[in-house]
Amino acid sequence: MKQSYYPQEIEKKWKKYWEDNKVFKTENDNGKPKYYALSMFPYPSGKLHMGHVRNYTITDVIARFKKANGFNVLHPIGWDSFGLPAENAAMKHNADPEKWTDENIAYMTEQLKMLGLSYDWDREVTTCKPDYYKWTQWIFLQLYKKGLVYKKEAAVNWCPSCGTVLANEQVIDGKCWRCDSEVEKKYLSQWFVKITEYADELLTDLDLLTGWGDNVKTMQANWIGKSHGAIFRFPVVDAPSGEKMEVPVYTTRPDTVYGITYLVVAPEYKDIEKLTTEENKKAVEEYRANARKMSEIERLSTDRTKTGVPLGTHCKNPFTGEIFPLWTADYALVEYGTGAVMAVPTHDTRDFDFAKKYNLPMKVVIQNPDNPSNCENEAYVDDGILVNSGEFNGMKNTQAKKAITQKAVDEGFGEFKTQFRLRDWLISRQRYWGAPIPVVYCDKCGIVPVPEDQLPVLLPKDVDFSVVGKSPITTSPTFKDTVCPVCGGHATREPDTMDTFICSSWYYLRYADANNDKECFNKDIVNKWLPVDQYVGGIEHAILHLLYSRFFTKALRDCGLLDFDEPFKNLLTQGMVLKDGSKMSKSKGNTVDPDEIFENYGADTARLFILSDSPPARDFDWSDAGVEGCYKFLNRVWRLVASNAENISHDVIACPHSVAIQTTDKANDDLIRTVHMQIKGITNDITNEFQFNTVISKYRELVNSIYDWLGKKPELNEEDKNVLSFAIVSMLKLMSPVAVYLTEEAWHELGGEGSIHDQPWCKWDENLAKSSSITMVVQINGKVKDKIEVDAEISKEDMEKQALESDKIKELTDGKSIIKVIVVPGKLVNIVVK
RNA sequence: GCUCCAGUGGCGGAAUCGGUAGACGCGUUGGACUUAAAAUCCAAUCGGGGCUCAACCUCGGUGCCAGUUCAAGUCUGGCCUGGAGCACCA
Repeated sequence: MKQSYYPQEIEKKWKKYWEDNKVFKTENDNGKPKYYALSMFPYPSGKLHMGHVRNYTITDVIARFKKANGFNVLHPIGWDSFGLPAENAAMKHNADPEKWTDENIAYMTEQLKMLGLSYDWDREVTTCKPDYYKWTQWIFLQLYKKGLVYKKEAAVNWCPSCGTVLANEQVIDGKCWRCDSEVEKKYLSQWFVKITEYADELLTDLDLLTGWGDNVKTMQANWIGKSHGAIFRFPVVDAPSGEKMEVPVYTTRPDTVYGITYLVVAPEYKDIEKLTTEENKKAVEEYRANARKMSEIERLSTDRTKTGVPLGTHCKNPFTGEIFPLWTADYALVEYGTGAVMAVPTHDTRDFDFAKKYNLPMKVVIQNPDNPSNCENEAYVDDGILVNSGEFNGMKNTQAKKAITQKAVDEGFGEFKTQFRLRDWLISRQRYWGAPIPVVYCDKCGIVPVPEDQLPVLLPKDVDFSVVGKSPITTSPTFKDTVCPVCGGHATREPDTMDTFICSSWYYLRYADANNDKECFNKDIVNKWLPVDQYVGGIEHAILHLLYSRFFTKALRDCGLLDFDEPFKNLLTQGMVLKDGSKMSKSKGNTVDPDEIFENYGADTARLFILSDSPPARDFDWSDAGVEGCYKFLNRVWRLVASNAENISHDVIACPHSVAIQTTDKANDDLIRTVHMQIKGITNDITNEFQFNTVISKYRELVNSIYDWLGKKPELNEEDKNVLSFAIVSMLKLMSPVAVYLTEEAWHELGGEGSIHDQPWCKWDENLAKSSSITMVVQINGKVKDKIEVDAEISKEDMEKQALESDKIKELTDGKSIIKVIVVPGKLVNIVVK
């Protein structure tokens, strides 16, 4: 065996061997229980970055660990390959986005293989290939049939830089999630997916996801935003047209209804013109025009300084008979509730600010009995007792919510209402590089879905990518015109493509049955593999991808395509990879290229380091010194194996845990115990929360223990050789999920049969996984005063006895009275004295 | 403003049930080997105080203030700081 460690040589050899022999191919059924380990699939941007390396290494170690522990493991990979960067690259060079994408996939595939990831490449899925997007389109049609897809004219978010609309989830602080441009509002007819129909289930089923972090679950819960309240309808008393009108409002504070002093409708409110008097028309029109011109950003930045104008008309409060004015103000949002708000300045901070500014009246209706407030300086928004509220006076406001709404129900001007903040998912994109929406517009029949046997609707190739301001798809001379599948007359194709998040909402299902050309996936196979046992990916997908995928699973379940409710049983959101304290990015110039690490130190070093310094969920700070340290450690491991290769017993290699090793000296006994302890510790650390950083600490401890042992053994007898073999072979297996190449090479050099990655995981003996003696701590009044080395099996009584007999303790307790002695078996004795 | 997460040496972090705070590593310092360097190996490394130095002894210490307990990094209450998400959602 070579005495020096040459990772580059070893790694290229095994990479080719694993690839040629399809070592990581997964059968759908091999009699073992299933385990599905999944990383969020990458966008083929060109090269892997360290975030990918971290993500895929974590999942890979989990997959290998589960495989060694007797599971049939599904560990696939694919490409989220539709999307704008490919199209932008194409437009820049007037080239084909497909070519750009294919080249990137080819390069990144080599990088993934170099990293030693145990994927079943036969299940590779590429969302931009017709054999995949055919089924994306098919699923679209199933949702259409179910009434979960519809087209409507709506105010939508438009990114001028990307030249397309965006879903609400893709607008971050009023800016485009991808390019950071300010998003504009546009009125367009677009396709929507009715995710709101599942709002309640998406919320309540979060409780089923015990394997998800609370942070992600709260983010989703907040996004869905369920609230309970009431709708009240206020009759308009002086509509200019003279017609009978009413304004409905949604409120979560029906208990404050006696305190209404005005009412606000959004500038975009549909009946606003009919509610405006001739005198106020000009001012209202101006205000509305101004609101329309303002971008989302400006509307947000007007935070706290509220503006508005009166409409001139009035409503009647059916509870009190009071008449109050109608206003329009942009703090009322047209998309939420009814687009109108009942204003109670005394008990709502926004209404309070507005009323102060425009000198509108206020009326206190909720009082804190212990600390009454007249709400002159601020709104009182907490719970209290109703006052000035007619028959409800004296009632607790929490009860009054129900009682007051009930009165509105009984008298016919209101009802109970549950409201969600979640909006329907806008999926049309005015771009080329996506799955075409499989719909045609017939001159006679209107909207007609493409029949399933005509799928896929292929992306046209005869397009001009140099166009600006419109989708390249519209430049195709052959794509647009077609025949109506119903009447055979002239029809035009839908030019929009689907949001790529549609493609990524079902890829994890396709992996189960990736090569099926008859259906999107076989129901039985999907039911067998899913749900995903462990999903690993970035926290940035906490809302977008994870919410959409949960919705898709539920919708496809209701289409009869599968039989489970949630796609991802356990979710690990890994932290970011930082360098010098900030996120790695090209603009900051603090990126580290994985290729360079592979070239200089090898993939095993990269894998070891990326797992070593932080627990997976926390951010990870990349340091060159840390890489160096990991490389040195692997060298140390290699030297340990290489310099002792001739002392390794073949019987032990063949069956390390069945050879009973007799120990006749303490050093040997201690090393055996250490190995058992480390097997137990490492196994538990991986099982509990995937604490790979402590796993790696334990690798180091184990290696240090073996070196220490060797230091005590200038010459090795037969027993020593068996003990050493057991320690080294166990160490290699324990390290094999992380240092995949080094351990495989060492295993072969030592004469092991087959692949170390097919060897079962190490077992430990509970009796051997503890040391023969323990350090008993003796405290006085909770402070450590002495440590005594005692036998591990010592009884409680003996512990107390030995503690009290210690010279040091005797001295310290001399002249004091012992009140109590607490004995924690196997740990410590605490003596309470006065 | 609301919600969630976090706060431990010079640094990354460890501490399973409340039971020895600082595992393991990085860095630093000293030493061995070497003509020299690299590599490697060994040792020290939370702070204050005591002792001429050292071994050693002693006190303090996990963001801050209280509390519960024989015992608190860990539990409870209140704050402070940082990060993330949502944000005029009625």
